[in-house]
Amino acid sequence: MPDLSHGDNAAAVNSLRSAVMRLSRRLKHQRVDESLSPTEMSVLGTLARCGSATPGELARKEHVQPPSMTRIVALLEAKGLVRLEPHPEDRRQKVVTQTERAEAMLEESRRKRNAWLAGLAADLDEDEWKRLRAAAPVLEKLAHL
Amino acid sequence: MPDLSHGDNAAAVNSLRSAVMRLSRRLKHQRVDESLSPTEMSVLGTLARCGSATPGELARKEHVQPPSMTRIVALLEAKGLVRLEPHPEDRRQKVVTQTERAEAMLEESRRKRNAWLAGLAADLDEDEWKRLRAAAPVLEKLAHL
DNA sequence: TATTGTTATACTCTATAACTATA
DNA sequence: TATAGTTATAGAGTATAACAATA
Repeated sequence: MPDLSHGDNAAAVNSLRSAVMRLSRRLKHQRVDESLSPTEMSVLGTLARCGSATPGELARKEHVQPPSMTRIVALLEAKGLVRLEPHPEDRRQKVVTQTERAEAMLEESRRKRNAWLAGLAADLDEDEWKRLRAAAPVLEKLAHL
Repeated sequence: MPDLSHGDNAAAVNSLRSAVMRLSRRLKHQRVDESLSPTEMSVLGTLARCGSATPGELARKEHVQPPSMTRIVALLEAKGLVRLEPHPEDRRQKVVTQTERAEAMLEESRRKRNAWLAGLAADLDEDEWKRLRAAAPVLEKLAHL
């Protein structure tokens, strides 16, 4: 009887919630770049995928309030990682774009991440990796559902 | 060639990191109990599983520094959700136990979680749930590795 | 009048450093 | 001398409320 048991899903959500909260605390410390907060990194990742976006769009994607995104974008601009330009059609809005420096930084951080990954790999077997790879897209979907 | 490609794992970790950070922000808002922070909830969950623990043990399990756990335990005690007793063998340590009120609260919160779960269920198909259930224990392992 | 983004301010959570008590 | 927990303090990140400019 491989049916969809609500109880099993509730247990999974319970376990997921706890794991996500704990992992997020660890990830906060294991920063690939010391000068960038997790949300700043996440914004750069979004820009790398989507090309460019307005502060409002970024706030919605990162699940952060507009004033918080204002601050984050300002910090990234001060570090020379994004550029702010006027919106071509709506003068209230702005367009945020990543700089060449941000691309170089993302490449560098990818190398550091791989080092952390190597450490983790020692403690996970192939079956566990398989489960993680399978679940990753679902977690991403949940994150911006 | 379904072999263990390091590159695939790196991509999965990348995606996981982003999803975990975003999900943790959403979970922060979707609190089952308005008066309890995510870490407070997590501590109660740990106590429900392990019975009782010292503040130091809880700090290690939650990946939080001892002074932070002192504060969290004090808040839980003020809300009548845990009891603090002297350690029977070592007078430096204390023993934290959950109260009957905490058990009732966890039961109540379970009902609220199910409501949130019902909302999510509408957007995930059975294959996606299967992947989440399979990955949940791995994420828990990562969380306290 | 509604919407985008900003400024000013306050709150929550966690960390570090220094201290007390016990081992 | 080392360890468990606490107190005091500071910092990071985010939120809310009020405001400006534009639609």
